[in-house]
Amino acid sequence: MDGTRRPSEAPPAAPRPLPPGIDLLWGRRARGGRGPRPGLSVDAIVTAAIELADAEGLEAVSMARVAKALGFTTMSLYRYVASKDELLTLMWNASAVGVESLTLDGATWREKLRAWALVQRDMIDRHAWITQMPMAAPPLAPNSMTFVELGLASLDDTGLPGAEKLRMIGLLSSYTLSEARMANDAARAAAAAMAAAAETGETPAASPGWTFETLLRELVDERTYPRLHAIAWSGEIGDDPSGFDERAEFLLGVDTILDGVAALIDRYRGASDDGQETASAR
Amino acid sequence: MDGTRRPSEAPPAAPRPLPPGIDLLWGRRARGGRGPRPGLSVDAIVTAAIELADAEGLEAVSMARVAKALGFTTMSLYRYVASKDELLTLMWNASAVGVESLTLDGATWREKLRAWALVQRDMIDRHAWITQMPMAAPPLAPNSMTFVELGLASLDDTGLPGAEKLRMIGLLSSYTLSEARMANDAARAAAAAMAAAAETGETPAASPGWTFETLLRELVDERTYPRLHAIAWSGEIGDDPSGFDERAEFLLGVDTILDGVAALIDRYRGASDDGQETASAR
DNA sequence: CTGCAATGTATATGATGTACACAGTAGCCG
DNA sequence: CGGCTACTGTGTACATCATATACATTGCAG
Repeated sequence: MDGTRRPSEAPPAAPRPLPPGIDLLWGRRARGGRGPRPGLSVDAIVTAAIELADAEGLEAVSMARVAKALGFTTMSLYRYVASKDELLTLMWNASAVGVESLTLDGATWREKLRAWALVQRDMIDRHAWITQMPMAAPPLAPNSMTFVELGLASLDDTGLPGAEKLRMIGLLSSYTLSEARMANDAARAAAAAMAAAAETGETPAASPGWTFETLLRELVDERTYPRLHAIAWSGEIGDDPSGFDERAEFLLGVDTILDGVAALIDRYRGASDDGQETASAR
Repeated sequence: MDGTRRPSEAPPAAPRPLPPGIDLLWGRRARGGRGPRPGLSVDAIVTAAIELADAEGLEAVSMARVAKALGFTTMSLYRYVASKDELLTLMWNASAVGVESLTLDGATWREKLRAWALVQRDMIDRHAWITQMPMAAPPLAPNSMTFVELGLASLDDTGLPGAEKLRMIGLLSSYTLSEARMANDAARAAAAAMAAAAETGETPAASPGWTFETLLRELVDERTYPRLHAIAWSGEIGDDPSGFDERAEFLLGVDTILDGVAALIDRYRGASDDGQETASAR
């Protein structure tokens, strides 16, 4: 995970203590070696919590269940973690383990940035519970930073100012997270519907009956929602049976954003010669 | 569970009942006029819940507190609402009340779409708790649909296929929601820090000490995060004292997306003549 | 008038996050 | 070496939460 634990030597510059939660995240929580040797570790706790979340979803992660999985009592966790929120933050950071050894292949900034977005999407899909996180603060976690740094690197040759690069990274990241969230929500809703149908009996398969498309057709009447109605009945909507074209959808969105980034880069490159690219009135 | 109890006679056009939650949302929950007259209504409940959420945040919304605000017992709410999740969905829908009488001013699709994004952002900011909603399913609420319809309308003259229009709407919407969430999270975190500082004593003002920028400077070391480090110390980061330039940031992101949309439109317009616009490899 | 569906309530249950007090452990200082 | 003390794990307690269930009450439909 990160394991950084400064061994007692106090760094000269420690004027104010870091905000709660941040310190642990960055391995700056002190640990005087006085009492009994700890039988547990933050890493073990976080790992157990993540295993639980992977297997049963974020709502299955309670202090009690994590503790039980480790063979300790509920309260013992609080010797390592200040609150459940802190644990969640740590899980969030840990979910991105491995970023530091990532490289994006691609020759152009565009290919690299696209790859970056894909990597993020993959990471999220690997731990679907990420999309359900409360996220009470801006992601000031080391692995998030590493990932941002990686994204910034893909824009190295573009001549954009740092703040703009950061903005573009954030933009792409926002989209990725949102899209993953929706895909995941839909999947979960479908699963829940299936489970409910199975409980009341009836043929388990083919019984759900409601796809997104059929629901839309049922609800959206032509007069109030003419455009939606047209789309709903046009058959243009891929019915997304297994999430296969969901990924394609996502990539289309990414490409659109990349077009926007390209426009921004062009605008900065041809700063004075007033390029007539896609960008119009600003 | 849902209260709809068809009195044995099957209405001609109701082959399968709608999924739970959706029916109430679209006003399709039956109500046989048999028992005592209801002293409560779904609307009243939702209104009370929203008032609570506006005032104290979404975490203050519990069945007990909503009921107390209305002068009823906790369990009485369940006569009108199947679960808390359902109530949340209704709140989500109600937060967009008034969309049906909205018009977007602007001559071009670009101006209109930009206005659309701004309206959404305003709606979210007016009810900050929206960003904290669990959102267990795709937003199949009437007001959401109305809003989507409005967005689609702004792309009327662009010649995009319906599915592409929808994708663009979704893209912009994703970004708006994510951005609002981050801004709101940051604000809440700052408020929490302030409150914590006030509780432990010390001068309430000027004491938090940690802004995003100073934190970044403290945590991000030059070797591991060279690019971030450079940005953090460049002073390029607006320190966002009151959220004033947050709005400007948001608009910049929107404009970037709109550039991407423009590229897409151009690609569709010059379908055969292979335009050399910003769009590159697809 | 009578029956039954619908309403509001009281009570109960099992989770949940976390405060607090306690007992045992082991490094450090004398 | 002995004791102080910081630190560990535990047990108990509490407030809050969503919700199940049983019940008394109400008032339209027959």
